[in-house]
Amino acid sequence: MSKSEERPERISEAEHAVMEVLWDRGTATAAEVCEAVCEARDWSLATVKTLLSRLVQKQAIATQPDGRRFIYTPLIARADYVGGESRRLVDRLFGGRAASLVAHLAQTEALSEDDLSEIEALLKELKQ
Amino acid sequence: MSKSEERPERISEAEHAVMEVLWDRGTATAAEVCEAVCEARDWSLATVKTLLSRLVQKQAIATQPDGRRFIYTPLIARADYVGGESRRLVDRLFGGRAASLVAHLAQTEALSEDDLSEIEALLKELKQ
DNA sequence: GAGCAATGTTTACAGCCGTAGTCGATATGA
DNA sequence: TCATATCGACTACGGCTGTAAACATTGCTC
Repeated sequence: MSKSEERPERISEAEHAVMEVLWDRGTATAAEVCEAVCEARDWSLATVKTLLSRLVQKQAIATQPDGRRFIYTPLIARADYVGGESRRLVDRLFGGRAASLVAHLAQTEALSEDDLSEIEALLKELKQ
Repeated sequence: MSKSEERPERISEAEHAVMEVLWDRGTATAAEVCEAVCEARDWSLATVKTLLSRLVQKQAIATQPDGRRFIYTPLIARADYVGGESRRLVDRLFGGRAASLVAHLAQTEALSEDDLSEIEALLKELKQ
């Protein structure tokens, strides 16, 4: 459609952890992100700052000045990211056949009884 | 169980392409691997050789001398790799709930009518 | 107004990854 | 036997990633 087909730069795993925080709260400052993940991942605030700038460079998030600091906001929707990553996996490992992935999960017992019921219900709903 | 809990080193994407060839034919020489993927990925034989040695280092494949060359064999099963990668994705993006992944695929229409039927059949079989 | 606290920017650095060239040894064919 | 092709090992190198320290700026408090 538009001329610049901005293929979104790939988000690394550490960067993704930061994105999760932003998706969770909508917006956050560097300090807030750190508060949310630094302990769990054993990161310093400096690390979070680096990740945030890289995400800005990759145009995955936007900054909005607030006094001397920035408020960061996701530019890509979580659903899009999740969809993209899922698709990558399915393409790479299951020849693009999503059903094969489900089959695999089922066969390796990665799906509990509850999971199975849940999926069943889902299918019923979709099939209406 | 055993004392040395060999956490398998991560296999990169390029390395994975090589693994696929080995999984496909069971064993292969460097030249054979190249024959199978060099054109498609636009690689030189040297690249394949590098990837093979890295895979040996990572203990993902084994070598067996045959004259002056090696025959390479996978040490890890494809199913294990696929399972591990799938689990990683589910853990990272769906909080470990595989059913959420299926729900996502269904909702984003990554699943066709046929896929749905196929999964349905699968579930029926598993539920017996 | 001077120092402290907070904040983004710049720089760093080791390790992994993609990609490949070069080297040394060896088998092979003339 | 001598050149040539082949093969793995070693080396290379730029880019990305994880992790963070140092630095510069600026707002705030006494």
